[in-house]
Amino acid sequence: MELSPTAHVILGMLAWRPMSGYDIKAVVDHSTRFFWAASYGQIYPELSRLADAGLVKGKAESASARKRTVYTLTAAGRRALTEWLGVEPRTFEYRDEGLLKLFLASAAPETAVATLDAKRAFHEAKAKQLREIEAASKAEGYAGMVLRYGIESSEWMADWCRREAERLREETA
Amino acid sequence: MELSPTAHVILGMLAWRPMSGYDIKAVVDHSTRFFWAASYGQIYPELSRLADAGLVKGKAESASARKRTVYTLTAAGRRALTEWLGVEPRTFEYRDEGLLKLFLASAAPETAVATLDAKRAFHEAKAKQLREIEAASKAEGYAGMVLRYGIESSEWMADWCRREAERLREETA
DNA sequence: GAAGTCATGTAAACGGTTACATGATTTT
DNA sequence: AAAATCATGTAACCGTTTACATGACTTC
Repeated sequence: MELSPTAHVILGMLAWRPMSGYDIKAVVDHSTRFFWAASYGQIYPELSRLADAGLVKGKAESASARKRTVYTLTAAGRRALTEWLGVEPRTFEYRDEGLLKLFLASAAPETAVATLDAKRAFHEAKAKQLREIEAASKAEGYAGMVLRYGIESSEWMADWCRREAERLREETA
Repeated sequence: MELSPTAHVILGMLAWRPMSGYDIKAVVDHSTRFFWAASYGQIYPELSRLADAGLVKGKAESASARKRTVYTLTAAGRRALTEWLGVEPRTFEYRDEGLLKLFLASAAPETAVATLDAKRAFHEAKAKQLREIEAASKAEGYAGMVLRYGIESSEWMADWCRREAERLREETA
């Protein structure tokens, strides 16, 4: 039973507490988003598939509030999750258009500093955003650890851009 | 005339010197690969499209060596490249299964250290590989700058993993 | 009553990887 | 003669994003 990459995010989230697809999307958006995104177009179909496979179980909640389907992890789902956690991570993908432009900047050197500045601004904004999440959520345990990774690595990248932009400015001065 | 993301890599490479699709793939594989990959399945069709659009020009070389098609950047191609370099970079994508497993590790805490160790090993191997490329290619100008970014960021990530793994080991000791 | 947000889903398109297919040339 | 590498390409598949569609409930 091969699980898709995003299936594991869902299983992992449901291990914390039962959630609807909408909930999962919201949690993803202010937590794993910066290193593992997921859209509705994936979450909802994936939830159905996981339910068919017996790894999660959906329960319609129409009582008082809006009608929504809350999913719970089954025993088999928990087993699949812990099994996956025990396997060495392999996918590491990284696409950075800023680095690409910088790499090719010799074709238009006057653009290099602006590219560095834009990349720095991006990482600074990301760090700020993650710091806000940290402050709002107390950020404990493994989730907090990963959040700090996001903050610190963003700051490192922003610093790198600052240093290199300065170096370029000095060189051309 | 909307260019696909990878089209720019091709234009950028051809700005250095005329190359065949095979050449481009080889150059990508030991340069942009760590932040912008490209496969044959993209490069060859993209070259045809760029040739149709008049941004590159292919010339069959069957003289002495193997028959191959060498592409050159046209004036329009160079214009498209510099124009693109002047636009702020926007795509920044990052998928890190190691971080994801760490983030969800509370469901199986005994796996956390192994995940950190695996992620560290990955970044160390990447740093080593990039350092070899640096040594082999003298790494000048913007390409060298980006290469050093790869080395230094990989080392930062490896260090982070080392620190956190140690912290976890101490905590459980 | 309007705006916002909760909530679920689908269809089309996109970008990309993998595997396959082929064959010539060069090196061992 | 075999193995490696040069060289080009296509087809199938995969995961994902975006846009669209719908509607109910809640807050202002």
